Amino acid sequence: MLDIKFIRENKDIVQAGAEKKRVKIDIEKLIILDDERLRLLKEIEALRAEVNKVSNNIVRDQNPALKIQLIEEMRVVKEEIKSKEENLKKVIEEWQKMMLKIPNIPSVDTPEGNDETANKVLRSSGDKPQFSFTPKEHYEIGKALGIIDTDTAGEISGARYSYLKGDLVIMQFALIQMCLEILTNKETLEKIAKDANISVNPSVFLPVIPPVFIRPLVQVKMARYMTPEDHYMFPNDDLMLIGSAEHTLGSMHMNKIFEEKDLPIRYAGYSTAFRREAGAAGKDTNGILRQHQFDKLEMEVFSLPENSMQEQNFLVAIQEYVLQLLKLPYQIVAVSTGDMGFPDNRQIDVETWMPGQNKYRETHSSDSTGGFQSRRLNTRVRRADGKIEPVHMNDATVVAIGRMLIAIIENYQQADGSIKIPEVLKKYMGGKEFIK
RNA sequence: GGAGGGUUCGCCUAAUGGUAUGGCACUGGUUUCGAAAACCAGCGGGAGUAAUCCCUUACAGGUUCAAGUCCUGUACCCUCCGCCA
Repeated sequence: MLDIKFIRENKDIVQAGAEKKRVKIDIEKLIILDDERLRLLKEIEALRAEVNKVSNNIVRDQNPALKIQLIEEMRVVKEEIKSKEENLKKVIEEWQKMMLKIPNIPSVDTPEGNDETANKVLRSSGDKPQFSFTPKEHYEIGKALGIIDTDTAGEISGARYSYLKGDLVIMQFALIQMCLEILTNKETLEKIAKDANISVNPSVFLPVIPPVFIRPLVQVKMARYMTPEDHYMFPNDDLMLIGSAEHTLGSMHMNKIFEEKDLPIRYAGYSTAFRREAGAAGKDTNGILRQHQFDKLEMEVFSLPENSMQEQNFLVAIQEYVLQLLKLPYQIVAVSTGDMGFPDNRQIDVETWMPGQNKYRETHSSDSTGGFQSRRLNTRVRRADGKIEPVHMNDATVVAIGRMLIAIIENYQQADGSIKIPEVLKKYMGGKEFIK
């Protein structure tokens, strides 16, 4: 949510931002509604002030006749307040609906466009592996090795589910273990920031295993409930499944105020993510690229507003560091206005090379949401001078399990159908060289 | 699932239905070579240049001129029983 004051004072910017994101909004209507809201609020507050004052006098006043008269008068005022409050309630409901539909404004460096075709590659890194044979796709390799079974999962749970088995499971935990070590090591984080020429406070990430269920009301505040058909709902319990650890990490400090000196606060959340993939019918139906359920290590950072851009750069630098350790070729992509998330002002994706598909595929994302989510969540920071303002929030992938495993399987595949284990993961996998 | 108890500032805590108390912690200041201690001030949120006003006792309603307090509902926490990885 944007600040209503900001909207009133910058309607052209807000309107232009929404247009870039291909979202239709009616700012004039919102401002008329807001005038009405402020008018009613002022009237009600004035009446309440009168009631408070007179009530106080009723206690002190000794004249019984006067007391009765004042009580009668206040009874009338009370009715007036009640009716105005009903009006205000309706106005606020309508106002909130409109406010929730206004997207965050894209940053100036976000490429404009309708969809992902307008995304812009910022840089790429790593040499694509050369094969003496035609590289296969991950599901062929995984099936042959008996470590990915989508056939059985199809019978038991349906499409877009899988059984991961054996060394692939060990590799999942190896990846998570390696990344948690990086994220909790101050020296490593300092090095990553320094090498990327980013100046941030390198305070470590706190590992968290968050709930995978969330109240729909909270999800609205995270601005991640724009498309209800994408979520698994449990109406009997008034709960829904999260699509990312971001949803229960970012909301951890709902209705809380940070102290300036305590920021940045960084979390590394490991959880399963659940996605209905309602809009992706027929897309990526093979293997484990697009699953209803996958595990993911996610970063979430709360920072001072002036540092949030650097924080996002830092999160991207961490993503790149991990990929470089794994020796996987990737490219960094600025996501276009039409493709980026509703609450984002800047979205950077990492696409990793998948030799079996012979293309780069999205494996990571990093969302800078500024004060957009925090304003809805009422998560704020008290500055050193005592002023209170919305904190800034960033979230980003560290490892999305399905896709990272695919990248490793396809880039490290061998002529004999085995998979070479990346050097950095060996120590977490009992020193093993190959999955075969 | 059953029974009972609870929720007031970061922590603790007060409030015959009469307009949220005090302590600890914290922040700033005085003092000091520096620190501790002591003393002074601040210390829920919002609007406003300000005076000031409104809101705030888990949440949502209700009764009342007036609700932390009375009534109804909900959430969450704790204890015990049952079940359970």
